[in-house]
Amino acid sequence: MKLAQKVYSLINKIPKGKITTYKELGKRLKTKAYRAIGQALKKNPNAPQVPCHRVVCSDGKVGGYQGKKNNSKKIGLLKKEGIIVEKGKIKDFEKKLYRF
DNA sequence: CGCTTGACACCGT
DNA sequence: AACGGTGCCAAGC
Repeated sequence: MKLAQKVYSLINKIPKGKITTYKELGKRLKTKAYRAIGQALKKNPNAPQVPCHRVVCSDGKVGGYQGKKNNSKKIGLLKKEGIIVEKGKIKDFEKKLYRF
């Protein structure tokens, strides 16, 4: 089981309307490979299966998943789930954060 | 086996 | 507060 696989599983456990950070994921996995987690999501062999958009930076930013682009359509989807994203930053980030 | 990359985190300026 | 540089770890070549 690669670290990435574990990451996918964790993300899969995130309830709807909640988000998490790379750091929290790492802690839960007993690893500090925050970057490796990003690698896994970036490759994301199972895109629709894993809600990678629910994983954000520790400072409440969406990261580079697509927040820098204008086509933030998925961000709109997040809004629908109750997660507000303004210019790549999560609104009420601490409240929506899921700490496993 | 070692070097490079990356959707991060942390600290300093 | 914002920007930049540095450190960490796993995966791929």
